[in-house]
Amino acid sequence: MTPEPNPARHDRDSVARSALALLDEVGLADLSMRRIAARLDVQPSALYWHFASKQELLADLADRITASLPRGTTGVLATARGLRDALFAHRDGAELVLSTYALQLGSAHALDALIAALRSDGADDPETRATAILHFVLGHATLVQQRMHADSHGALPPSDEIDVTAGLDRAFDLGVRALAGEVSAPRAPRRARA
Amino acid sequence: MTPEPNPARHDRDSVARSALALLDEVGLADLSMRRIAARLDVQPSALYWHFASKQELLADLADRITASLPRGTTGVLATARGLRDALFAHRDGAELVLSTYALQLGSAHALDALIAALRSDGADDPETRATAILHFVLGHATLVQQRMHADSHGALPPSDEIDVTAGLDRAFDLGVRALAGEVSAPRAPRRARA
DNA sequence: ACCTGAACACCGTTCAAGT
DNA sequence: ACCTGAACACCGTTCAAGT
Repeated sequence: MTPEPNPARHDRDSVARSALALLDEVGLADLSMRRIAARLDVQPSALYWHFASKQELLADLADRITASLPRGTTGVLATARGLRDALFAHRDGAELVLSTYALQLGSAHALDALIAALRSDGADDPETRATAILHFVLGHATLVQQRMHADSHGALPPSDEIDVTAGLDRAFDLGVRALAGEVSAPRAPRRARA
Repeated sequence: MTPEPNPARHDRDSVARSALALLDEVGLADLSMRRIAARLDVQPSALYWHFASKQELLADLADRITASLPRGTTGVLATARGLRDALFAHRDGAELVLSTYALQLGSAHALDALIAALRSDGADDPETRATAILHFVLGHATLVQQRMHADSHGALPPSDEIDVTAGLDRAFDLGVRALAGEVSAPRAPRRARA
């Protein structure tokens, strides 16, 4: 019968899930602690029981975004595409992971997956190549995702190209294949001796 | 004799120069309109006479950072290194250019330089390769620069590698060369017919 | 042409206190 | 264990008004 004065008590996971949902709605620039708190019907200060800072919350979100990476011997190109699509799966996902990654709080996962894929593809110097591919995918995805968002809001001068996305997809595949060492290049000559 | 009540009147250029200097001192996160204004001994609202928004000011800074690119037939690797070093020349330069580039307000300059270099190197599909290299350099530089800053402030757990920078430099060179199509590999035979 | 002053609608974070 | 309430030190931006 009591009108439940405090029906919503939360934990770390529910806060993070709510924040991730809000990210998809409003984007990274408008993802404030106060907005997250409002969505949970809670005072802003309540969030600091679950996370020490906004940065720590964002790092948790970045981990959740990259955690959905398939862990298997799927090959480098598929692994890189999986990473890119995981970043695309949430609004501003690429930018969020990029700005969090350098702080080493997460995404070593993505690097490991790339190294494993390169090993199974038989590439030389897998660590160096994995690092290069990771940097490439994060840069590419961040730029493309920002452009997509700008396009959809008419904030950009109309391009004279009919489909920019197709060109960007080609750049992505070419990039990953080149960085992987071209071991699985399409219709390339058998192999030119160095 | 008058004690000069308003000695400092500014224009677009002086505001941008002051903002760029402040960026080097405090970093992108602390580069606020109010701080820039204080540095110019001016009210925050005065900045809006020269720039319509903070975003427009940041885009101007990004342009200044990439404007120092050497414009010549220097080859892809040298051009890419020049871009990277231009980004490194200012605190958070890579992040600033990365977040501004997608808005198309600048940095077409960098893309043009890369295309020209690729052409003079005789690479095939220079536009696609230039796009891939630009994405790679921006992603790489952003990550490395954030890591450098985190390292220097002890915000990162100490790495077990002796010199991480050396590995990152190798990843950069390998990345650019691979994306360029390996046409100018070091100590390669004179030229292998395609 | 360039700036002030005041206001508006926000931020992240801390901390004593409540339940 | 989890939250409130109040405060602190900030934000970007607008706009009438000054010189």
